[in-house]
Amino acid sequence: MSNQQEVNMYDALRKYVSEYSGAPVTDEEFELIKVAFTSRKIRKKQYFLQAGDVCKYIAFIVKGALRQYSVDDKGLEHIIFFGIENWWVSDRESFTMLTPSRFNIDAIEDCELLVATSEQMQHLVSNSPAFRKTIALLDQRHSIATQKRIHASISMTAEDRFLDLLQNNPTFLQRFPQNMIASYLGISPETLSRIRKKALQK
Amino acid sequence: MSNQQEVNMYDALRKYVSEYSGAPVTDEEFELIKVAFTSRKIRKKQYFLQAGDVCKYIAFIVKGALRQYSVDDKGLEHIIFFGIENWWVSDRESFTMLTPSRFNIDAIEDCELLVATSEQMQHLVSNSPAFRKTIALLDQRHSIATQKRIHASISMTAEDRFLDLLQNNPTFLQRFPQNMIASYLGISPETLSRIRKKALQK
DNA sequence: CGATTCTTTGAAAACAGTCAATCTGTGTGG
DNA sequence: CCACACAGATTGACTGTTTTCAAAGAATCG
Repeated sequence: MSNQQEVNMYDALRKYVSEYSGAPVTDEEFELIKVAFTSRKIRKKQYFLQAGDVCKYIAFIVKGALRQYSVDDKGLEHIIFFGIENWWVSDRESFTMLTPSRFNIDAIEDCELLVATSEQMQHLVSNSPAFRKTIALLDQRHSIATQKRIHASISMTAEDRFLDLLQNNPTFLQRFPQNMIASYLGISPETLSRIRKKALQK
Repeated sequence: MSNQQEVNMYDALRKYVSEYSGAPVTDEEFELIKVAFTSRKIRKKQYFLQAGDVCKYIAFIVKGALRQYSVDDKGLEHIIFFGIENWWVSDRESFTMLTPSRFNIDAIEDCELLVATSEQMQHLVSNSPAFRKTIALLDQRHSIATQKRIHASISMTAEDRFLDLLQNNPTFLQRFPQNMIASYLGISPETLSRIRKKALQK
């Protein structure tokens, strides 16, 4: 039943905000959240954002998996982000500055999302302490994670980066095809195949 | 005269906050800023942060240049960040979570810094609208910049990354020795030397 | 089942890293 | 002020890794 499903979707976000903010979400705050976010389902292979468009929405991933990537002159895809349950996805630059994005975001699996605009997010941040805390923590974790990724990309070999992923995001390896993992690591699919073979026989 | 110099240092930060926040800094706000930040000079080669220590301070760079880097098992340095005038430097993870840092930060030139602790920053953000706006914008830019760097590292060749740096941060090439630029780009100094030769004769 | 997409493998070519030697410029102490 | 030392940059020869191209083998989906 569609109505019942949507209730569950919002509950997922409520749970997430309570856990992240460390404080339970009051009923008033939950109302604000429900007003701000729209539920939206997208099918596998469907775009959430296409390069050239402005990224008008940010999405909280209730269920499913997406990727953010660019396409270069030669038609090669470069994946800069994987998102799964309880992660947020948007092109931050485009979303906050309302400029056209250079990235695509599409669904790797059928997805259930809760989406909001930049204004709605700002309104929520202003009016819900729990949500504000959540976003602050999120920003912080995001910034730490990207720093780690930069560090990995300049200081580690491809093999070590793969092992790192295996260690820290083993679910990625199950949910995303290997050619996408390769793109995410910045290497060719063939190289990843060989690295995997070598690394896993230890 | 030491007193006069310090006045100028704070003026640099005041100017920065006015420009960044888009609103002039009131005298009250400026007082808060002056109370929160301590002026500190460090000499070339001196550490601002050593790996293993907690990064207790964030610094606004009034003058000079610094780098943030890790040292791996083989003793190789990997530079993840260069800071010059009007930039901020700290190890964000260590600074906000008060955990020991894996990074070093040291001065490449003699530096004039304005430093503050995490509590002082939070206090300022809470009590000065202009400062709050500045930090929000800063976070945003920082996050966009790191995303660009990740994208560059997985999608561009070493040569293109060098040309990108030449285009977007030409001052880096003048102020930091080439072996450090190489470390920042994630390549060996010899490779950078050859790339440079090839790229600049066009 | 057939078709498409993904993965693996092989061989050759391109690329970046390492090591060692030389060259250049800077700054310091005699 | 010179000479020397030192750090950084360049070059060459070699090694090792990654990419590319092509083809064959799995796996998945309609």
